[in-house]
Formats: sequence, structure tokens, C-alpha cells
Amino acid sequence: MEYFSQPMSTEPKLSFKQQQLIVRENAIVDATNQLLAKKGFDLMTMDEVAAEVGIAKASLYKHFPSKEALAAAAMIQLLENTLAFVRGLPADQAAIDQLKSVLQWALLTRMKGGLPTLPAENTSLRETLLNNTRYINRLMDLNELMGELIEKARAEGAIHKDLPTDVVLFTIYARSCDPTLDYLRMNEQYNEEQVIDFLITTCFNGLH
Amino acid sequence: MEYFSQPMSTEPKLSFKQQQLIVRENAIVDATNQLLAKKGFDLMTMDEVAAEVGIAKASLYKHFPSKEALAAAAMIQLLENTLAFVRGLPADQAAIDQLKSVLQWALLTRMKGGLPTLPAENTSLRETLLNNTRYINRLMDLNELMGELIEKARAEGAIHKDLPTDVVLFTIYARSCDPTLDYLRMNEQYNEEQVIDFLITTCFNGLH
DNA sequence: GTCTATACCATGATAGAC
DNA sequence: GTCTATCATGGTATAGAC
Repeated sequence: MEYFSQPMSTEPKLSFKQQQLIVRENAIVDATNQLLAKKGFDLMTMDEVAAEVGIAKASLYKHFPSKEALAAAAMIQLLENTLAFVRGLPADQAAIDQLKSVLQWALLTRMKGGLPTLPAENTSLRETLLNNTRYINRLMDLNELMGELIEKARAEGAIHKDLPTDVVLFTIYARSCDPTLDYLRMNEQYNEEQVIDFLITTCFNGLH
Repeated sequence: MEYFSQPMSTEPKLSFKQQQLIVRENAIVDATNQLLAKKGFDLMTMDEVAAEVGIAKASLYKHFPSKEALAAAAMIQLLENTLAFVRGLPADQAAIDQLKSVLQWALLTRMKGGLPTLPAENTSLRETLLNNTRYINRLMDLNELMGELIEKARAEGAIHKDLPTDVVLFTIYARSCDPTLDYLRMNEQYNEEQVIDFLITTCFNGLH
């Protein structure tokens, strides 16, 4: 199954053991992503991850050498999912609508419990991520793609010319982990769609 | 000195010991506020607070029964400072400009290292705060004052009529702990004034 | 009320059997 | 590679002398 789903692989022949290992590691990363989104890096414990996956804590350390490395793997997976979404956007759409789609997708993902709020923390995780070339490469790819969209949207008159590209970029990123979403959800006065609409509207009106 | 600065007190006569105690507790709360802003509740340790104040850790527990209670005291002080600022706003100013002043003040305070980023965490601190009547009362006072300003600004045409008051309120609150500030500061491409201007502009344009 | 010293516990990480 | 059992660290909170 893994074989047929990856026909482009140069080494398609994976033993049953290897396949099992991949499945297990995916399960670990998924559980990590959920817990990371729910509690953040510091409050997430390795015991919880192990319990969620259903394995012993020591087994985690056979797959990932440290808590930071595990979280980094989860963050990389998240980045790759984001990249896949951005690359799959319809090219004939207006750039500003593509940007809105990205934010909408991020907010929906977060509501489903799959997007860790990563502020600019001074934690050990940050250092690990900055030293991870794979993470940095993915991040630079994403920044480049988003930067192109932003400049196209500005050329189309949808973004104010006085706002630098990086300011717009950071603003959109920050909106994806905006605590306003949690506040409004706690209120229970608006449904999920309305909450997302409020966030997208106030964000992009502010950039226009 | 404490005596003369509080002439309205019903029990003005404070012994030297009592004055000293107040000064000490203020120092503790100030140090807590700084560390809270710098590292957040979870990463802040009681050892650090004690070291910053210059007393033994055990002495902290003579003043505050727990880490949560200490943080709550700091949060209350912050709320009271905010209330004092809002109450001191020039009443003849347009409501929208008063709101902008509040956000500007909050962002300046945060840049000086005095405003803890308090997301809607699932931590023990949240429960403590919700059970603290003094905190809750101050928070309700602030919400009411800000709510009045928002409705006045809407009546004056500065805020979009389709945006509910609580959505506007949460959006402004969220902007005061926006990670965009940290990102742009790390860039070092813009000075502090420019960064604050970007945040205020994009925020209130989005609400218009 | 402040100090030194310590109890107690949660958690990240590891050893060693299977 | 997975498990049980354990270590080491660091952090909250407290005891007891002064």
C-alpha cells in the first residue's frame, strides 16, 4: 500500500518491518502535533505522547532522540502540509483570494486541533528548529511563495503600497495563531464559520 | 511617604514595618511582572523571582501562598495600571483615537518588557484568575469602559457597523500581544515607532 | 519575616531484559 | 524495538532555627 502510493520512489521495495516503522512514526508525529496544538511545547510531556500513541515512553526515544527533535519533526510535517496546500492553489485566482484561502485553511486546521501556536519563544525548541536545515529550507520555501503572492496582490491593488512585504507576511502568519479565535469560540455566540470570517475580514481589510 | 501619597485611606497610620512590607511586596510583584513578560508563566521559576528581588525563595511564600497567586497579583496590578490609563484619557478626544491610544500604550509597555503575553492557556493560572474576584471585577470594569468606547466609535462612523462590540474588543486585546511585534523587532529593519504604527494601522483599518 | 536546608514530586532521559 | 524499572534534574513548597 505504501508502495503503490509512492510510485516515484527510487527505492520502492519496503519490507513489512519498514512499513510498520513508518506507520508508527507517523502516528507518533500526529499525536505530537495534536498535543503541541493543545498544550504547547512546554506543557506537553513525553508521557502523554507515549500514552496517546499507546507505546512506552522509552520507545519514543528509539525514534526521536529528544523532545525537541520530536517537536521539530511535527513542525516540519506541518510546514510541508502548508506548502502542499499553497502549491495546490488555483493559479487563475486573484492573488488576494489565494492569500485568504491560506489563512482560512490555517484557521480551519487549527479549529480541528492540528495547528500548534508557535510564538517567538525563547525556549530550547527555537534553537533546535533554527539548526534544522530541513525546517529552515521548508520555511524559506514557504516565505518565498507567500512573498510572491503578496507582491502580486499588491500589484493588483488589493494590498496597500505602503505596507512592506514582510510586514504583510508576518501579519498573516500571526493571524493564523490569533487568540481572538479562542476568545470568540469560548463565547459560543458565533459559529465556526462566522469566527473565521471575522478574522479574515478584519485582517485583510487592515492590509488593504 | 506611603502615608502622604494615600491621603484618602481610612487607616492612614502605617507603621514603619508595614511600609517596608508594602515596598517589598511591590518589588516582588514588579519582578514577577518582568519575568512573566519575558518568559511566560510556565517558564518563570520562583528561584528567578527570588534572585531578582534579592531574597530567599522561602520568603516569597510568606507573602504569596503559591506561584499562581503571585502571578495573579502581578496580573491584577497590570489590569489596574491599564484601568488607570483608560480613565485618564482626554474625554474630548474622538473615541477611535482613545482606543488607538490604549493600544499604543499597551504596545509601548510591552516593548519596555512589562506586559505578559497571556493567551487563553489551559494552565493552572487560568483557573486561579477566574476564581479571583478582584481580578474578575477589574476585568469587567475594563471591558465595560472599552465597550463604551467601541460603541461610541461605531456611532461616530469609525468602526464598521457589522462588527459586534465583543469581536472588536477581543481583536484589540489580541493586538496588544501580537507576535508580529516580536517578528518585526527581530528584523531590526524598522524602529520601534514604525513597528507600533504598522500594528495600529493594520488593526484599526481592519475594524473600519 | 528572613534565612538554610530539605521533602516531595513531575519529567526528560536511560539501562537492560526480552 | 518494545517493554519495565530506574536515574538525574529541577522546581514547588515547607520545616525549623534565628
